[in-house]
Amino acid sequence: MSIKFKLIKEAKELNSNARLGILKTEHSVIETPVFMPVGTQGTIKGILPKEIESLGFSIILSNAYHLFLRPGHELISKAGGLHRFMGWDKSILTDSGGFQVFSLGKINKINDEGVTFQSYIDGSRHFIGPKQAMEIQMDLGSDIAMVFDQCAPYPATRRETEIAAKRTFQWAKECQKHHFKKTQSLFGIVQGGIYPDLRKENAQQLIDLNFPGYALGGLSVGEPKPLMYEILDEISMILPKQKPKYLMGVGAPESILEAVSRGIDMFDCVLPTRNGRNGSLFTFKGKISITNSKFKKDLTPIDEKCQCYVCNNFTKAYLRHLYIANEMLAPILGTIHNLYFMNNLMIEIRFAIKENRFDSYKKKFLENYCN
RNA sequence: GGGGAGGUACCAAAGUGGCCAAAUGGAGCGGACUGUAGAUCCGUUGGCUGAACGCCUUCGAAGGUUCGAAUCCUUCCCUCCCCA
Repeated sequence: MSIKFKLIKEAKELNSNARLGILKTEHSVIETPVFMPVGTQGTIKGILPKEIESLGFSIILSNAYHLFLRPGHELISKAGGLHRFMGWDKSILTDSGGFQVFSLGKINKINDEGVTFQSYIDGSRHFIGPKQAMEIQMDLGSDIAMVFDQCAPYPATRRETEIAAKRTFQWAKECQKHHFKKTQSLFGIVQGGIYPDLRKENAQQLIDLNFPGYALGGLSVGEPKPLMYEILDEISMILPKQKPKYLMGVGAPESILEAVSRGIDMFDCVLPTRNGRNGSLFTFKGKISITNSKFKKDLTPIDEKCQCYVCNNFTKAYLRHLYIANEMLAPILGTIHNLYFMNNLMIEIRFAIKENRFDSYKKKFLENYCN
């Protein structure tokens, strides 16, 4: 089956366009708003698939670009698809590689057919265009595939941004043409940088192509946060109400709250996992750097209110010791805690929307988190 | 007792007349991280000052040579290795 999205509830509050939904795929039922942990190379670094599941996640993100370069999508196809290859039987969303092609390594040539680039691994030359991006993702067998898009950097001139948006639209059409896997749904990606009119035009064109879901790309790439929120204000509401809206690459708890408030349903970000590995741990009072010397003798958990395995069993002093000593358990535990925090945040968000108190929840959270 | 090597910043270790407040590691301290080239990266670590500039005190100790010494000389203290 392709995905099914059902809008359950729209907030009936002032200052909030938050919404609740149910997203069904071949592999799982997902309540939205949802946060998807990132497992670029077919693994969420440092944590077992069964652990991801027990933390409450039923969809993760992986990446066509990386898996194409290594180990190759043909192999994964032979292995029975990415789900089986990586031992994860819930949902997977794959990014097309558009973002990676433009943000990594060396680009040799871009034209309307696609991009010739050099592998960051060995410098070898490769070509990916909309057709290839579809082939790769169909081989991977993800539940949701993304169109191959061109992500303009920040800052970028209006002209550059416009070219990228136009090409993204052209490629979106090509992707549709080459996508024919019934069990996989293909989402469109809206580009247009920080230019509202370009965004709107691009969004409208993509809406006409009737994708089952829409992503906002090219945000959170370095622009000031208020600017990102402005764009969300402008674009989120013109996207079809009955379809999931996905803000790619976001992330930070405060950004998620602001985006949910603007009607976004799906998020993915490396932040909780990467920060977890690097000793930056989320708490409801903000991030802490667990390696700070002030935690050396702190025999309390990371977050008194947290019910995660890490907080139930270990002290800050112990965790700090593991990080300082470079023990491999350190990034593992940091990842578990941060992912638990994110999932818990999403649960609280959904509950607050359900009870028509999302806006006050958001304010209270931000008050604690940002001070 | 004989022969040899050596003492440099928190640790290890370069430097052997001026470009040295002193390379480089490690350790410490701080920061960053947003569709993952990341168990990574950046900054900082003698004192004073607000990262500059500057000034002050440093290369085992004390004296000396020199315009100038971590670097040369003298004496002393200490450590290590080999042979008896």
